Amino acid sequence: MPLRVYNTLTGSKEEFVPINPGKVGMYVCGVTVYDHCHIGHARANVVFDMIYRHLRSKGLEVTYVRNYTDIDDKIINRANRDGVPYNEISERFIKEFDNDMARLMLQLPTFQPKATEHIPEIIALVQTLIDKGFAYQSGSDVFYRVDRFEGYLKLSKRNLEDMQAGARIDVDERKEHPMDFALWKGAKPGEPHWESPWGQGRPGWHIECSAMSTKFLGETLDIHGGGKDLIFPHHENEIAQSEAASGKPFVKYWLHNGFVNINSEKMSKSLGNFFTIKEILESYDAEVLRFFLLSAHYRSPIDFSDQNLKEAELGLERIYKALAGIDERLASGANTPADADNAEFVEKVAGFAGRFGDAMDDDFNTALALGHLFDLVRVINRELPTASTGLLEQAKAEVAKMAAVLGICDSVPAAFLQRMKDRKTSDMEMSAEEIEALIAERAEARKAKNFKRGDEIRDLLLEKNIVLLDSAQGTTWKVK
RNA sequence: GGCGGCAUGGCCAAGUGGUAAGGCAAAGGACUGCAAAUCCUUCACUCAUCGGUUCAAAUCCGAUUGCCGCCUCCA
Repeated sequence: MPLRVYNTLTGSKEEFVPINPGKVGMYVCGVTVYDHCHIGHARANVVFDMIYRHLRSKGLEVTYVRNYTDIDDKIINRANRDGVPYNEISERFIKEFDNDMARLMLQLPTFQPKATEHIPEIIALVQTLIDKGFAYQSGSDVFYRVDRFEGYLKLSKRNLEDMQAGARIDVDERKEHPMDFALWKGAKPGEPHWESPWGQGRPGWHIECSAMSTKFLGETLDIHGGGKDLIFPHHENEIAQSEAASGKPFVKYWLHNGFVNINSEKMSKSLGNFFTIKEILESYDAEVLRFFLLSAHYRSPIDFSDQNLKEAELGLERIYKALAGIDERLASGANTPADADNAEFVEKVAGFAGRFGDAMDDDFNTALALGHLFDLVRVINRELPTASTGLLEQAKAEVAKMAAVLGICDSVPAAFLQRMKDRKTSDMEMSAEEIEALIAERAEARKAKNFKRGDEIRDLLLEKNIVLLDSAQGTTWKVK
């Protein structure tokens, strides 16, 4: 099945055909490094990591570029507030970003360029736009002449008149048109700056992506991605800059991920209702967060809540329990002949990769793909006691291969389950020693057939949210 | 005001013309001394509402209602 993707530019799902067969150039807008990353950044980056993985799993050679915007008004403001050089802020938050992404198990992009390391390319691009009449100098600033570019607003599907009608844009005397945007900003005294034909200054917000994407991927990219909120003005302006300069289409497929909502409201810095990745990871395992973010289609809004995270945790545990079950069964050495294997199980295992791949090929439908995975998990659990080890090994391998496309289930199952237990144990009212003592007492009571005392202990622990698990090997416990 | 998106069972969530995936929760059963886990069964004659197109619509078209987003920095 061919891959189909929803293209924001055309507003429809299209078959994905790379410009150069077998190769994909993908550019994703990274972050402006002036603060900790929030869960919205987590979603965008996990989504495009999943897309990156899926493209590669299809045998495509992907060049993935994700930039750092490391010079910007917000960085300068923060530096002024903290009384430190601007690059101390940017370098610090680049490290923080890298760390957050590593915890979320993201694969590294092929290139992670920084705006400040591409000033010559940016200046050259601005000069080209001036030379071609798409930009003009005004004082020490350079602006893009939006009404000169025919395709302006084709991505966000608006028109200039409507934009101005409802605009809350301050009239800027230096601009020819209120919608013109800055390509280069003259430096005020004390601000970081670079030499340019227009005096000392720094790049505007959008120009670095045009310059860096062209440098690493050429004038036309296969995929350009980012959050929906970047459609306007950021991506619109990138199109204006790049296409005016090159005279060629900038991007073949525009992909945008939906927002993370808090209580059905958009989470954003300006609203102040945001959670940083680090905050979330204090309460939830990184893999659970990743699983949660992939449990909805990437273009839909996803509602972040304690309940939804808990459900994601239960879901991921369910998958891991099945995998742990296979491990235990294989370790036990027991086997049955393969010809006795349940036909449905055989089919579920054999057809899994195909179903999973089809779901992913349909505009990266991770929710459907996970549905297929749960389908398989149920049959694994059912057939676990009697299936042949060969089939179980095959099931395990298939799950591992597909889960890797989502970037989940990378842990040893037993280790993951232990990790979840430890996390829950850490905020328990009772110590493990106390629990063990009670379990020992209960074992004595049960040996003496004193089930009344045994049940008392079970209930006592249950009140503390501790559930006892009896098995032939003895009694273990878990946090409810 | 302009533009765009969404409305599926108690909750989360797939499904874009062929007769409603999956997860969580819940109920019953198997298993267990009792539990837990797991398995089996049940759980939307119906997809915001009203019209229309079609042999056939959650899926297409129109209208209505509600929610959300963008138009200003934002993943």
